[in-house]
Amino acid sequence: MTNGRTGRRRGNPDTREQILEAARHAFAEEGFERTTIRRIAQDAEVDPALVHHYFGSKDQLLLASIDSPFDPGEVLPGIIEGGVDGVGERLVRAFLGVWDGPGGKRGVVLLRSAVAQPLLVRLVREFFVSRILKTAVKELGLDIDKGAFRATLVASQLLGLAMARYVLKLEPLAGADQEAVVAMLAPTIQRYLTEALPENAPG
Amino acid sequence: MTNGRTGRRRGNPDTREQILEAARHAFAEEGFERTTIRRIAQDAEVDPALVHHYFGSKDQLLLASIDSPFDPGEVLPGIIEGGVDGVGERLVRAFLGVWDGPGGKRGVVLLRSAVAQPLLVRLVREFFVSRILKTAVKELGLDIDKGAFRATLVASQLLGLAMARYVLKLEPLAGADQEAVVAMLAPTIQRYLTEALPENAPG
DNA sequence: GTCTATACAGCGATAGAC
DNA sequence: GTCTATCGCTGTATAGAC
Repeated sequence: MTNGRTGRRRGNPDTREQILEAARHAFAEEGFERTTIRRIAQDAEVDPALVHHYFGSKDQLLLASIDSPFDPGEVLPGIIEGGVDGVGERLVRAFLGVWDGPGGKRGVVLLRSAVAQPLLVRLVREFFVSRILKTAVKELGLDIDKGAFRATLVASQLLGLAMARYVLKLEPLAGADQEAVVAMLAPTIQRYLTEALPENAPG
Repeated sequence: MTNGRTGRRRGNPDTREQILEAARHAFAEEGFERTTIRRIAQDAEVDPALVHHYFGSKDQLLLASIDSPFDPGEVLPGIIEGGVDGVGERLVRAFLGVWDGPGGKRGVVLLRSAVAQPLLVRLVREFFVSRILKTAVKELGLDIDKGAFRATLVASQLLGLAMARYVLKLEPLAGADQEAVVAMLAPTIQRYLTEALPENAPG
């Protein structure tokens, strides 16, 4: 390999990353469908055809923009250790930390796009349910049968929080102090994970 | 006025309604942006230009498709009467009743489209917060200052429920018995409306 | 009023010249 | 690697037939 980190010639070494950043911003701001490749190229100061050259299609550009909003393996252990007591609070706080952080923009892109593009529903499902919540339910030693129902209940509240606070930006929730949100939502999550379920619960 | 209810000549009396129904179905299934007017026209078995003749533009067709998922004046009194006690349960049950009913499809269209089209954010906000929850908060005699924060908390859980159950169709929540969902969510809503708020709560 | 035919600018995508 | 030219399709608009 003759290339490496020796870029930044006039051939533009990080054109790819420039395009990705412009795409992320546009997708988060305007949504996937109404964002045009020509607009992304203009913001990234490159030729529109370059976008296709690097990413192949608009859909693949979307996937590249999302990648993974954050690494579950990095956040999960801190939530799980300490056991069931207070897991609701730790989960909500970690969730808010990720979305309020730099990875949050990717999350907004993912959420907005998933709603418009059924392909990504599976991705969201994997992300919220399989990779995070089911692992947590298992590690916390909750009953495994009804774990999936509990997980989707938790997902519904966290999904709604993300929608209301970061996508729709409903005030005053959107501007509320992190800890105020934690105080109100933590008991909810805790209940969904540990409270006795009704007899007609699925699973 | 010479016109009236005397339609239904061979000129196709319900062409308009046929288009609306095809549009609702397509919007709910594929999302707003990737649904084409030509496709709607084909499903409704009419000429594409007719869609513009009746509705003016694709955006106006969307608004017509949504109209109002349901009439708050019809549902609200039953939720509010009886006072604070059990209002969470009545609210969740009414919410599920609407979405599981025939009006649910319009709700899915509204939600999916709102995420892609910032114009509709205001509509969703009006619908969830102003027209329903603020009225309810006022009628129930809760403190008015923090009412908006409580309302958005309730909205986040109901929004998330709609997303998880009707848009993303996360199992087993999507297929769960109505009453099982009510049993788990009602205490949450009740808490958001009546529980003491932390000091750093906005409003 | 109800409907058909047609034109137009802008989109994602592709082929191929440099 | 980078850019020009171009294709088929989209939403939109208008003129005019019945």
